[in-house]
Amino acid sequence: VSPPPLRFDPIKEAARQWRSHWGDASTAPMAAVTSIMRTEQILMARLNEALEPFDLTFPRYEALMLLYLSRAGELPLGKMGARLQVHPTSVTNLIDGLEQRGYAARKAHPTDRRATLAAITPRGREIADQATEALNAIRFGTAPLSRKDLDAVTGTLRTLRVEAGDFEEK
Amino acid sequence: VSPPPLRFDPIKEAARQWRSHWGDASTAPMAAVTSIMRTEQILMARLNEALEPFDLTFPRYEALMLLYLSRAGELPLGKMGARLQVHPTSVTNLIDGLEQRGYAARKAHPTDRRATLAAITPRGREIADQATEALNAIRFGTAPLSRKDLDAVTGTLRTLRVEAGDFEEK
DNA sequence: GAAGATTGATGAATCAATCTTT
DNA sequence: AAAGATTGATTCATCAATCTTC
Repeated sequence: VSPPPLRFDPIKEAARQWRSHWGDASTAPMAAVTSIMRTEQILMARLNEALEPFDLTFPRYEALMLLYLSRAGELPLGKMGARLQVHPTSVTNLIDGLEQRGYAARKAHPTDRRATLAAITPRGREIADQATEALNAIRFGTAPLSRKDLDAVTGTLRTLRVEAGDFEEK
Repeated sequence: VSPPPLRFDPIKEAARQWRSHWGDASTAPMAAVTSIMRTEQILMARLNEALEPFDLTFPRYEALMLLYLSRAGELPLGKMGARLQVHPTSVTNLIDGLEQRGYAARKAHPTDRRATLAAITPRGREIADQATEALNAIRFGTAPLSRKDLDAVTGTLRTLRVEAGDFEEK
């Protein structure tokens, strides 16, 4: 299913060629971006594999955990979109997926009849517990990185997220 | 189009809750994975925006550059899949996209009649030059990260890619 | 039989347009 | 008019099955 491994690091090789064509300045950015893209693929594949027994994808898992960790076990769809940083349509699709599996259910918003709430079900809570256990067991697919490595990456990328307007720096 | 910014870092907030539920061990992995996923989204959006004038998406740009940098300006589709780490079907789609835009063309393989070559066109070479200039100008969307930051991220993620079997360490 | 590539179908994500409620 | 959510259409990526050639 997956292609055979190469005998060299394709990103390192690309960096070498890049430098000879366009100089030093843009080589590090190119290599970093390519690394992040590829790492995202690897992590997503590992996570989705670990979540398969629970009939979840990672995006659906994220939505489920947002409900799980919310105070009342329920949130307005719009709020979920803001927290997950996805478009309204995607929230609709995510909740559809969770609802079909019996992990969440839509409810009417008590005061605003335009809005819809998504609420986690008891079954959803069980699944969330088990799925989280599974992901924690594999450290979210981050092997072989150390905690120090991970904290450094998180910190570095945080400054990029701030710059991108992901959230307002306190 | 994009949701309004939050007043706090959603990943930091998730990490806080995570720690109180599942302890320290899995908090750093969770936060790092979420950071990488979100950063990938941000970068992809920045790159696609910069590439829009050239009618390219980032995946198509990557495929085009692979041809651009190849010795003869042409490669077998299978080899492209191995280098880009994507499935054969995706290579077909990518080359379809480049071919429709006149940036590449399919050619018969000289010796193996099963195989197909993709060759960059003169027009494709012009576009590749211009698009690369555009991406270099914005440092591949990596603002505000320093070269030191970028090299550190690339190096750290490289060990993960090796572990994942992306390539064989020499 | 296996490799290389394509086709058709499925699942996920975004965009534009629509509908209801505020 | 604006906010919240949904629908339908488009794009993209992957999977299974197919076809040709080695």
